[in-house]
Amino acid sequence: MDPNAPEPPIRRPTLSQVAKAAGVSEITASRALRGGSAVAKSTRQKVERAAQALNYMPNRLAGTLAGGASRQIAVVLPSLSNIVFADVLKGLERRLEDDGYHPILGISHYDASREEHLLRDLLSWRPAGLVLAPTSGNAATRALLRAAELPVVEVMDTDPDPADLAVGFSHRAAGRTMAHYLIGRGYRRMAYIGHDIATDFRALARLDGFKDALSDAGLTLSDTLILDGPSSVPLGREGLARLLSQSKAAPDAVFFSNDDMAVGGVFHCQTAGLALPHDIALAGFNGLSIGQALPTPLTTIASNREHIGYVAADHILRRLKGEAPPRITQIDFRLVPGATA
Amino acid sequence: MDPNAPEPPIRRPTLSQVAKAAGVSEITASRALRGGSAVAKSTRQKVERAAQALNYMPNRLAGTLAGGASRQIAVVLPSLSNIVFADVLKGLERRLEDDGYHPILGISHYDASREEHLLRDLLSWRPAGLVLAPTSGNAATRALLRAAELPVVEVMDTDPDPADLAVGFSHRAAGRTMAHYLIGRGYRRMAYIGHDIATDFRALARLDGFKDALSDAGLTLSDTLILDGPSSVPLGREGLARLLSQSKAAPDAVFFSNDDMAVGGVFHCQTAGLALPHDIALAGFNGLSIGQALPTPLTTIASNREHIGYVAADHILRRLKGEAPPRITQIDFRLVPGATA
DNA sequence: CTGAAAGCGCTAACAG
DNA sequence: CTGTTAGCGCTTTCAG
Repeated sequence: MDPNAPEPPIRRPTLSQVAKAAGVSEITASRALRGGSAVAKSTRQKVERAAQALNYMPNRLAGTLAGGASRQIAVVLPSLSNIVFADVLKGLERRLEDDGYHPILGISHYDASREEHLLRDLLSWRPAGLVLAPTSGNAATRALLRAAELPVVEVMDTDPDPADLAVGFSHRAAGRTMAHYLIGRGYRRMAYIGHDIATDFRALARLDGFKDALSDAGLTLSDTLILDGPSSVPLGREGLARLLSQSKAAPDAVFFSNDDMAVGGVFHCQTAGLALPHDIALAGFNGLSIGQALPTPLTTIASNREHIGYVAADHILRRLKGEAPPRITQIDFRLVPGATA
Repeated sequence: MDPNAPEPPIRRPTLSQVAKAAGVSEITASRALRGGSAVAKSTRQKVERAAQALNYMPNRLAGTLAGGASRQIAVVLPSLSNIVFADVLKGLERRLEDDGYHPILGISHYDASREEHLLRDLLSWRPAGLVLAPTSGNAATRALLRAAELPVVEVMDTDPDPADLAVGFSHRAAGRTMAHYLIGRGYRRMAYIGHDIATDFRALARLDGFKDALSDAGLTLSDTLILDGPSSVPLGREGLARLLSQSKAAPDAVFFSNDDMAVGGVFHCQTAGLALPHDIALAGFNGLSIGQALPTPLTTIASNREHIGYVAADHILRRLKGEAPPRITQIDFRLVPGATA
């Protein structure tokens, strides 16, 4: 036997074999196994026993093709590098699993063309719904979504007009909220440190909101440092070090693009012997548990990411039952005052 | 129009319509669109134009059912709560995407019966392969895997005998490695702080290896603290605080179940004014970037999680091409000496 | 409560 | 290079 020879196609037991073994027609076996339909108790038992004996496993490709609704939900996220989208996915999966649905996953890496390609690819599996955290407002993508004729939930951001449904919050408002908080605490010379923001338009929206609110208060950003690459703790640490070494007049507060970055900032202060928030104030975004466990808990904005995923999945499922979930669902964010600002 | 009315089944353009529009037979359209087969250039162009005009999107359910191999890979992971399995998933997705494959995801939540149920559910989609980070050595599960007749890669741990393929490393050896390192550094009174370990048998294996190596050196664990719930930074912080307050003779070194926990320990020391590693030494496991960005970089063992996912996917893909990847693939871990031990 | 017929949309196998 | 035929495994009618 050549172990490398292409294996003959695997023939698993089919419904028709189960039916034969149980002495009923195929369709009766189908009904018995799916439950719901009116089937005599004794018939059902016969079929179930036969299925068990043959080790029958339904083929959902066939079932879905024949007219059943798919129980797959396409999910497209921009990244899995920080915990944020993993949290969303976790919430999604938790809700989907309850109803026997499963996510088919694609990661766009914040690349619009890859996103579009993924969408086409995933849609060709004829999923029952689609959840995505858009990476762009791409016209081609929007056209695809509109044409897809299936429930679509855009998650995380509720500012852009959704093709169908949206679940999340306004990142712009979140940025404004942090600005108001810092202004209220008396800070006046504020700086921003962010990661590669060209691709992460939600981070950009937070920055815009932040600047807007400063501007309303007659203030401007004293300094803006955008670093290459995805957000991370080391990057935030490096960012603050650089900002402080290169700016003539040090800021009294720094808003980071997210908590990962801000925690790095806290570490820099610990190393440099800067007292928080006396010497400098730091604030992040996301409300990660790591920030709250710091000796000086991080001032941040908590976003309810897992809940966003859960609600997004729930909306899809409700739509599939013929209900009409709200077009835009706000999942509140919450300012968490810590000891760093 | 009642918006809640169950919508009529959506009829998308089919291959047969494309074929008609292009004036060729269905199978020719199929070949033209899939590429590869010998089709006249002019024919291919006609078909492609027709497909574009009709906005045709192939139906892979039908394609797979009719004999094509599925391009879906079932993936079952125990958790998405920390970055570890998200990293594995990221590596998987990255490799799969290159070949147009997609993961269908299930999360077992470290529950053996849920894992088994997920496996059945996912397998009913007739995926081309399966990747799982097992949550148990469950006999029922193993039987399922063996019977499934598809490439199966068990990831993360290479100690248990895999049903088919395994990609990862020995957690037992990792535990031993850390013990040797700490012993070599002169520590003698060592304690362990872990999260809910009943469910996380890989963490348990690390602990076993750690104890074995201590025992070889004539030492025993001075203290073991197992906390309820999943691992997290706050839990590790609480754990070290409790351990130090309740033990008569403080340990000189503490091995944590993972980096999340250990970083919490570092934070406790910062708060309590304990100098690392002079007053107490701390060590973690995983090599998360957060630990390396600490003012006192965490001593830990780096595991190459994304690479494990990548290689696992690659093995599946190779198997599908008729190649025979090695049954067990070791992805090396690496001790990372930090400033905490 | 059960069954027969038809077909979901596509591709393999064989023929030309 | 192109087409015909058959069928993947299941479920939806429509009949009894």
